[in-house]
Amino acid sequence: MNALTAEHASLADLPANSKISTAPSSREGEAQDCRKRLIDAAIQIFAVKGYDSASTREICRLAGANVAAIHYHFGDKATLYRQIFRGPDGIGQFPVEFEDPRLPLRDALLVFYRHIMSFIVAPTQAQQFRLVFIREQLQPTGLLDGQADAMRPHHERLMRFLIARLNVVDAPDLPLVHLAFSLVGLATVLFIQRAEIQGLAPELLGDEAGVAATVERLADAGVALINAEAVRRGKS
Amino acid sequence: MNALTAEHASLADLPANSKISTAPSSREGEAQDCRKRLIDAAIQIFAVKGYDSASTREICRLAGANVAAIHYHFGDKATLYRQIFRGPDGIGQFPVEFEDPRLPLRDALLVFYRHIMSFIVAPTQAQQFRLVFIREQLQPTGLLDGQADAMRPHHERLMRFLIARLNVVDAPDLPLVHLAFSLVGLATVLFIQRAEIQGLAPELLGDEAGVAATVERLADAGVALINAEAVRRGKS
DNA sequence: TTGCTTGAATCAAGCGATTGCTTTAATCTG
DNA sequence: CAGATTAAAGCAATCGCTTGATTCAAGCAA
Repeated sequence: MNALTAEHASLADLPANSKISTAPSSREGEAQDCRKRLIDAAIQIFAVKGYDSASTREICRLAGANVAAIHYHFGDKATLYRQIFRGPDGIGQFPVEFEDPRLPLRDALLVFYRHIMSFIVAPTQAQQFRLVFIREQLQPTGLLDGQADAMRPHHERLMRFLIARLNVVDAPDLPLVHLAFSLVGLATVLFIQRAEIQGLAPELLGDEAGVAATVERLADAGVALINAEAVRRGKS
Repeated sequence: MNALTAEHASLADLPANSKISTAPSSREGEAQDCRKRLIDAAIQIFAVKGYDSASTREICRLAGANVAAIHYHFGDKATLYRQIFRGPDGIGQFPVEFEDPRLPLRDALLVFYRHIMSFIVAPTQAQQFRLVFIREQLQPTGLLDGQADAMRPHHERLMRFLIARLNVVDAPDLPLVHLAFSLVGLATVLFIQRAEIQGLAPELLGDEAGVAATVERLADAGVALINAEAVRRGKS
């Protein structure tokens, strides 16, 4: 406990030291820095703890800023949280090849699942925002409301993909929407139940090779689902 | 600290034992009531707010009990939380027909998904525990540890089902485990992204008819996944 | 340069509210 | 009375947020 407080104190002192050593206009640069450090720290803390359990003090401590910094730069905790979702670290876009109609279906799904799995199994600093995003899906804070559509473009992109692959002419119907969610669900469950997977079949997400094999199986499963839907549509 | 909590835990067990041994009286009946009311209220609050954000005061208020009641009956908040998972409101068992080998594959999957969807779309009082359970999966509190295997029997049941349906002779391999998670994932995603679904395709989970149609599609998708795996196994 | 002002940025300190939990006293039953 | 249960008040800790003072770079005049 004492060691921690001491460490925190030294962390809090860091900006004072760096101020002296940094280049001119260091003040404004530092201000920008502080803002960015706060956002980075917030992503990290929110990802691990969730909105409610994350304390502003801890965020500031991690950012090496004073507890008043959040209020100064953002107003309050909720605004800082919303700011995270406005940042450039969005949910990311699928690589462009994904919608290339010349790409074989299975290869397109490989691109799709490789992209999703990349931020499910690798919570690096730059990607931890995705955990915050998934958290917000699971347990909406009610703070986003207006901008909660952050998922919509990806859903629509996936719908376009399915429409093209299944040669759908009419407006997308319910089974098609369901199919889109099913494709996502194949990957989502690997995140949700990652604790169980760790216990039951750690190889599934264990190392890079394991993830690669899992992605292959995901693509196979996706092909199966899409083909089944194609058959169903052909019949009816 | 530990000695204190242990003492409190044993103290909390005392009334339960003596209650069982003695004849019911109005006072003791009320005590039973209070315990049960606390558990019911806890399930409700934990389901909505999660462990951290749920306050003992709110639980007691909902249970119509004093703030000291939790300490008296359970020792502390964590023990109350663990108690929930020990209760009779488990994750429930699939109906027995599920493992009947004479049941056509698709019908078995209908049973499977109907069971899962029943507590995904209908958070009635008696079923809200399932939300707490899913929450614990998503964001383990670290309070269960020992009994965290609550999911294991269901996974193993599903594995037995797949082994029987796919005529697997060797020990279950990775693709088979992955298939099990995929089957679960088809349903899980409908809970995780229920907010998005509400906005994009409310009919999917809207009313009873919508859920029934969704279950049918889930069964179709499950058949497709299992058949694809059967083909893969036949080839290799 | 020198001294001064200005305003952005940060700081320690502390506010009221709420947290889980404890304690002491009161209450009811047998 | 004795024992089981509930109630009321309060504890230390932590929460998000605010406050007033302080620090520092930039601008300006002499």
